[in-house]
Amino acid sequence: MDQSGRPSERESEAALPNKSAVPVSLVTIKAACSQCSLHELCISEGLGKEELAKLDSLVGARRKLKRQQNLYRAGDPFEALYAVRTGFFKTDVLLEDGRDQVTGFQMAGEILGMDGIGTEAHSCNAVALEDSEVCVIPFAQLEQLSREIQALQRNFHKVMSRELVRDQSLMMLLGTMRAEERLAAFLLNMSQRFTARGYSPAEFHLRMTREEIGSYLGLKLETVSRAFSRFQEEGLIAVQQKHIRLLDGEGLKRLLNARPR
Amino acid sequence: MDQSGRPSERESEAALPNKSAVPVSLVTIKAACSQCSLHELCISEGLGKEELAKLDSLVGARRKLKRQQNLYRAGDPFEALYAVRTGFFKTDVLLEDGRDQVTGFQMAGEILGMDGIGTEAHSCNAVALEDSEVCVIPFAQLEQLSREIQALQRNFHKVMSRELVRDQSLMMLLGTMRAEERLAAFLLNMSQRFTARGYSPAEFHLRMTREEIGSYLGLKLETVSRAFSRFQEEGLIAVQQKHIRLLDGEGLKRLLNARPR
DNA sequence: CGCGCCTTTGAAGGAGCTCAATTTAGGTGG
DNA sequence: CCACCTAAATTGAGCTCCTTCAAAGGCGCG
Repeated sequence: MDQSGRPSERESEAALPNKSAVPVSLVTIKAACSQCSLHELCISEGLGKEELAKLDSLVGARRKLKRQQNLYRAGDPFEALYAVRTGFFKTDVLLEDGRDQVTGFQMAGEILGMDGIGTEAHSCNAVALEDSEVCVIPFAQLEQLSREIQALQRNFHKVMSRELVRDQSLMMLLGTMRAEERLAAFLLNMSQRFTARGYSPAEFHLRMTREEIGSYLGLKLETVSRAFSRFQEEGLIAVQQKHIRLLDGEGLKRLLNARPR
Repeated sequence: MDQSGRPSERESEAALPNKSAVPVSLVTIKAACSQCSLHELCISEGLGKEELAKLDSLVGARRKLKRQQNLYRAGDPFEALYAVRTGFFKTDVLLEDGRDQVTGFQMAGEILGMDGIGTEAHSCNAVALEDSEVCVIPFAQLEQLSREIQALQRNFHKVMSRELVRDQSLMMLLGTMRAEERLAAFLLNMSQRFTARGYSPAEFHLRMTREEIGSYLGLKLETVSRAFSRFQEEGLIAVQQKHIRLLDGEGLKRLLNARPR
């Protein structure tokens, strides 16, 4: 895995164009927030030098996870938040009867673990979908520091609030959209998030299976697969397994807004 | 409307049993958190006397809303959180194409407005479903005070986190459950929340229409109506318009866990 | 008392699910 | 390096549950 502070790309993706535009040389070794290239995406956004230094002393620890390894499980005592440094995660919730649902996918700069604050125990599972690394942010210390640093407090509140708004969109998706709209929304969202991280807006590698996408979108994997095929037939995208190219982003957007069903 | 600090009940509900168990005499006039009977449900939970006094000075203002009046609208600048004091609210999100979805129902003691923190503007509409009253909590001041009072900071974080967990459950519901399961989950949730507020667990008045329930559950109003009828045929509940009696709570719960579809 | 909104109920249609078979990709070991 | 193996993805056919469209009944409010 590279140490550039960017999310690592797997072998198969080396061939992607536009990827070479990302500087792979900036080596960030043991540095913390003050040195982190994800700075402006993360909870450290907008902090001054001194403040960053304080945050550094808090966030010392890192944790590496192999593909398929759990960062935490539902029921685990809540102690810390985690900032994704490299890699890709999913969170999922398990029902008593065995049904489960993916509730989110997290990439570099995004925060995991906030579900645990309310009850002091995690309510979902967080699993690495590829080899990944997170910054461990002990929560008690974060709260303390955010009592001292107003900007940090504000950032943290914003991160939580944005998560609430994200959830609203997902409810909207699950409650009102049909299959192809859901998938279009999903692809556009992925594209937008990859773009924000310096990757190509139009070409990316999905880390999750069709089943996981389906679970997230409230669809069966076959339905996801069929929708991918349909999009391809219509020239909206090019699909090759997990490798996706968006050929007509506008077309996808039109799919979203056009249907007052 | 009564001034007991409990959510007001409409005329038609005066006849409900168990309701008389709620003391209606405790008159809270202009008092704030320190005097509020919703104390232990709200953001003031667990605070000491002095701390409550500080919170009081912050929460001075109240706002009354008539049925169907907006507390705020999507796009409104974000300035404050609102604690429901009496009444009943819904929040909903509107899509460009006209589709909308109810994202939540809020009752006494619950906090509205957290969606606005991230972007400094509200992302949804909040509408009173009956004549209601809220405590206005200016957010900048709340942040400041929560830098001073650790317990307040913690409470606020817990409230937000619980909202995230609530959203997870709703996603689960929208993503994996069939119509009757969704409605059963909804009824049990309502019952549980009314119970926590001192009302009967088995008998309550729904403030929202079938359409709003359907919107919340990702179903059409006809489907909601049919499910109600089916539950009644099966002896699980007694429905008379918006007035619901749960006759077999266990039966409803069984509906939820039994189906690994 | 009458009007409008909400609710209920029926019948037909369709989107997505289930079940099943086949293909493909990626990893493993001979 | 190729054969093998397993997990993932694709595709088809039939079915189910929910939606759509429609009509009628009931409650509450002015």
